Amino acid sequence: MDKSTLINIIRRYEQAHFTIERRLNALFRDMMPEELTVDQFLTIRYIRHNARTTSSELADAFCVGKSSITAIITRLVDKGLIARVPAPEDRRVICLTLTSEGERLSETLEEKMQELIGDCIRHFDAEEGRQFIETYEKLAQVLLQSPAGEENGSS
Amino acid sequence: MDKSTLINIIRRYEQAHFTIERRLNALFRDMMPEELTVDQFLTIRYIRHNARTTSSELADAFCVGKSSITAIITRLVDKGLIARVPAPEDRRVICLTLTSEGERLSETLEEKMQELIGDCIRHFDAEEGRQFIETYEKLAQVLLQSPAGEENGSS
DNA sequence: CCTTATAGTTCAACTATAGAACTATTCTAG
DNA sequence: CTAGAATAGTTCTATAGTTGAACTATAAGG
Repeated sequence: MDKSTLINIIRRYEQAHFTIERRLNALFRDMMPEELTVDQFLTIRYIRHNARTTSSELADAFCVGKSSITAIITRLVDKGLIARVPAPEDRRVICLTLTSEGERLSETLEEKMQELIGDCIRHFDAEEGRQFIETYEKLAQVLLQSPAGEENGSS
Repeated sequence: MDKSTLINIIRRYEQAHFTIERRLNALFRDMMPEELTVDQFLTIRYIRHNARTTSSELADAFCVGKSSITAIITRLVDKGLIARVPAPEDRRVICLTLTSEGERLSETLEEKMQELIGDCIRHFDAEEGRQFIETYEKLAQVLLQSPAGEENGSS
């Protein structure tokens, strides 16, 4: 890719990314029930798909410090949506699991969120969708390999 | 697009979107100088490219309430990066402009951010980049037309 | 005029976040 | 085996962003 093409795409990416990020987040916020924030939902969704995860794993996945996760987890435990389960094999570790209510709520909201995203992307034809998602996943891969949020910088 | 293809893409979009959003945000955060947050940078960048904007316009663009914008603006004024300029033609309106320091800082950071995004997307060849950005912009268009954050819901 | 709408601010309450200090474990090297 | 380092998680303080309601000031329109 030559330089001017790259610059053009960067500029357009910034613009589109901003719009999508802000708008989608607003739609998600409106979709949430009274008692749950978007971040809290993303947390229970993560736990639902990654059974017996831990605070440290969540901190890595969400690219935030562990104390942020403690705060979110505490709120979710208070709401009765998740439980802290000490791990028998390593007594420093606390495994996180959904309660049945958390399970039910997460499933319901995941469906609603999928509908919402579906409404956005059903406009594209299958080939366009396939090409788009493949590049988008490549982008995610690039970011997974770059040192985002790693505590041990290379310097 | 048939149903199973759509469902497959939705699932993959959710996953990739989460990764990209979180990782990119962490990279942006690390890039920021001590005295500025990502949201504050996005605000001065918006003002730089939309001269004499207002709180209401920012609230629309960022999909948040006006009181959030007031808070951010106040912090940026305190840091000497932007100025509140009363509009002569309508005395309810306050126009926002960058100070020369805000201008300089925003420009510097925009360049750094473009480099960072460039590092992520230079992996793609020109054709893939072109196709991706076109679909991505279509998605942004869909979201601009949907009622995200609108106060006057259709119901 | 008087009412209604609009632009922006203030305030209280809450969530998310960072970072440092801390406790409790586990690992590791001598 | 034990002392020190590393790891998992929490607590605490401070700050930023957010909402929503109440408020001020101005403008527009009957």
